[in-house]
Amino acid sequence: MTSAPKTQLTALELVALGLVQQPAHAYELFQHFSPDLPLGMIWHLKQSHLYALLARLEQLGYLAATVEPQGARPPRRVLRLTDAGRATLEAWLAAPVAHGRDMRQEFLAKLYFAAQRGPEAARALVARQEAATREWRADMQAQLDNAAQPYSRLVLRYRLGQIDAILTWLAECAATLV
Amino acid sequence: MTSAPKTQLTALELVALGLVQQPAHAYELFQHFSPDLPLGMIWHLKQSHLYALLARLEQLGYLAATVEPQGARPPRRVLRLTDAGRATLEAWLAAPVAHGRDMRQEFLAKLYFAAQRGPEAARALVARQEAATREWRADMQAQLDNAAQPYSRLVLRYRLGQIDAILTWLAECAATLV
DNA sequence: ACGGCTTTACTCATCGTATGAGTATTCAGC
DNA sequence: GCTGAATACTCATACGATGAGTAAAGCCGT
Repeated sequence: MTSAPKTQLTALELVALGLVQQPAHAYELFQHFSPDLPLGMIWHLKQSHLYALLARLEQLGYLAATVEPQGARPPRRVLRLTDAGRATLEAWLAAPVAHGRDMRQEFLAKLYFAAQRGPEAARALVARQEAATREWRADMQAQLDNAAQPYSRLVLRYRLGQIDAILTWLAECAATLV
Repeated sequence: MTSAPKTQLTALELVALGLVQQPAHAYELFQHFSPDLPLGMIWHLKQSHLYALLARLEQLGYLAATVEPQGARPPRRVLRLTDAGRATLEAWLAAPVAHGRDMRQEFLAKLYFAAQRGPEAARALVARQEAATREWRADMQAQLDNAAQPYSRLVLRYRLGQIDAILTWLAECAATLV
């Protein structure tokens, strides 16, 4: 009995889809994660990790490969988005992240791709994220108002502080992306 | 050829060691991760996850088990810290976390155990973390001063904002733990 | 008092991701 | 002409996490 195919991709898998918007081979994609490049600031991964991840995306039908022989050098497997891949990518890019903990990698990556498409796309993403984050804030504040134990209050205050810092930063972003 | 035993425990494994300061069986430890209890606010795990993790710690020599039969009910495997386990735990509890991303779970857990030992222990941990965090801040500021690309600056500004929120919160903590 | 549900307590096979290590060729520099 | 880096990909394995299962005991209603 074959197991059900997984439905939800990890953030890193979605980032990979984002990179394949321009068809490319795995080795080329890997360069994007060099520490001095934007995505390399955010994510560190090993070569074999990326290859495995791309193979998975291919097998799931989000990517398709065509082998391009090139004279002597080892042939390249050029990857490109399938329709399913593109649809999944667009849905991901349009949505804000769901948790504060997803800001530091996932949101920054979304913003990277959005910014590539121009300032309007980036501003739209920032605005949507701002709305979502304000909801977290209200939720968190409510929880804090109901929390009695000192330790719980400490934890909730920590989270509230992080959320407020996110809101400040998002406002700054919106202002920067004129 | 037996592979080298792993040296660095994960944060969750260290949290488990913290819980076993009072000898206890796995099922009992699992209750601590109920969503309404302090550690449950911070970490969510499945029962089988905890059992697997404890077995690992036992096999690595950080925990030792003694089976306690109890009349009819299934016998309990009561776990307690070995000397190695206690030493590792103490070292962990004494040290601040190394990255901002480790605050939300690992540091909050350390603080939980430190607070159990009394306000002085908690204050000491907070003070050490404050010192470490101020170093991150200086580092980050320096990177920001050297960063030219707008996207890099955005990323660094995000991190700086989070770090500042941490510092504010730590100061608040210090004030609360009178 | 008895049928069913929850709690206690632990086991185990399996999955899926991540990692290290390896392969083989080409190119650039000295 | 040699060495070392870069190009390009493969593969077995390790390890953490998960679902599902076991099995007896306690509790609750009727």
